[in-house]
Amino acid sequence: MTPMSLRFAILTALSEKESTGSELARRFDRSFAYFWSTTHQQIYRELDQLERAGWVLKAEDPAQESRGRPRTFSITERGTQELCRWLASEPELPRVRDVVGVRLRAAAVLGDPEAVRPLLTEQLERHRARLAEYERIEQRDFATEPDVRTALQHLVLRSGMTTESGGIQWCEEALRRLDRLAEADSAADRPVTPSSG
Amino acid sequence: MTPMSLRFAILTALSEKESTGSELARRFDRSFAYFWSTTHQQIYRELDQLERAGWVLKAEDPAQESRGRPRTFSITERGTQELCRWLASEPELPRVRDVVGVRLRAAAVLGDPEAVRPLLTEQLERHRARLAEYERIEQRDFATEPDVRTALQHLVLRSGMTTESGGIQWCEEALRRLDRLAEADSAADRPVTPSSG
DNA sequence: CTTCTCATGTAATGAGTTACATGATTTG
DNA sequence: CAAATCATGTAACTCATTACATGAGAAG
Repeated sequence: MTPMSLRFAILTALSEKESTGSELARRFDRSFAYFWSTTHQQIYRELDQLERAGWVLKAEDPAQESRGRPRTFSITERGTQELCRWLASEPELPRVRDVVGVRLRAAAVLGDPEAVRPLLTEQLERHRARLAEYERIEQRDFATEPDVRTALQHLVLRSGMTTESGGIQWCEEALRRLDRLAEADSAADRPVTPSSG
Repeated sequence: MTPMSLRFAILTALSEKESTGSELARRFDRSFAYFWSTTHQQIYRELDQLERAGWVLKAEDPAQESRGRPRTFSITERGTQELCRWLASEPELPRVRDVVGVRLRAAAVLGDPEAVRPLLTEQLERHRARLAEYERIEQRDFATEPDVRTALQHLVLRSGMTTESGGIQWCEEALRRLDRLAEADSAADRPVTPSSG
């Protein structure tokens, strides 16, 4: 249950700076990417809905009338009000969606632990890469925090960093566990141990 | 991009034990809940599709013909093959979806850090409650691990525990940060500090 | 028989993805 | 102008949620 979040992410982005659709898409790819992903199609659709609702306004530039031309949008007073209202509203509880969990459980029922080893290795690499990227961003953008805005944006990044650290930690634990299972398994193949035989 | 995962979660559940739709719904609420959430509507729809595809089989019980009667499903040989194939396939990269991140960013642009304090407090409580629940389950179900299957299921639980621990850690950091921001803010209201005035 | 509950199912809608199409601008 | 690229948009489809409806069995 995470409905509407894209809408408010767009309003937030437009609060920071008025933009065209493709600028928004690029901004989402960059600075929003570590907590929300989307596509340009979704952005255009949402912008149309937001404009119809009067939450955003299309710039009245006569040069921006035909199809291929960029259209600049800005947030309206009404849009800002709605953003505030949403921010003060009860948070929706996000649905749990852990594909790695599903795969592990499948491997469990199929009795094939080694089936998930490539997955875990790849996952570990991905987490490490992302953490490294976030650390780079942190050093570059948050060495000092002159204002409240920067401090809160830093917290969002820190959230991503915590997530990735946890992912790394768990992948390492899981891989160690797989190793021990493999060892126990090969030991079972030759049941005479060095100490007892 | 997490399509199809529900399908394979259902196949996994049916591999463990044949079930009716509502039994599946209950099992998802219980043991699958910490890595995948869904509804009975989705389950019934998916079961129909899976049966049409020949991946699951409806029990041929003549007592199970009309609407309100439970229908028992089991996985077919074909279904098991497809589950294996999926398990060996490239993992899809899950999309990032962090609603708390969106709210924080919104609070940042609105310059209102205190707007997220209730959210963070609630979130912290939720993480703590879930972690406690997981620890309870761990003690109850994974005190010893006689087989591979149990060990892998334990790993899934450990993943959830790592996630919740990270969430707790981050919420605490974020709340401390809010406290310091509030303090700096009130200090700005009376710019004469004890040492200089 | 009425009421309650359970299991199953329908309908409507919203959210999200993929593939593709078209107008405008730039570059050679 | 031809080709490439960019910005915008359409269409079709899948995934997911919400609200509601209906048949069956149990309890009174």
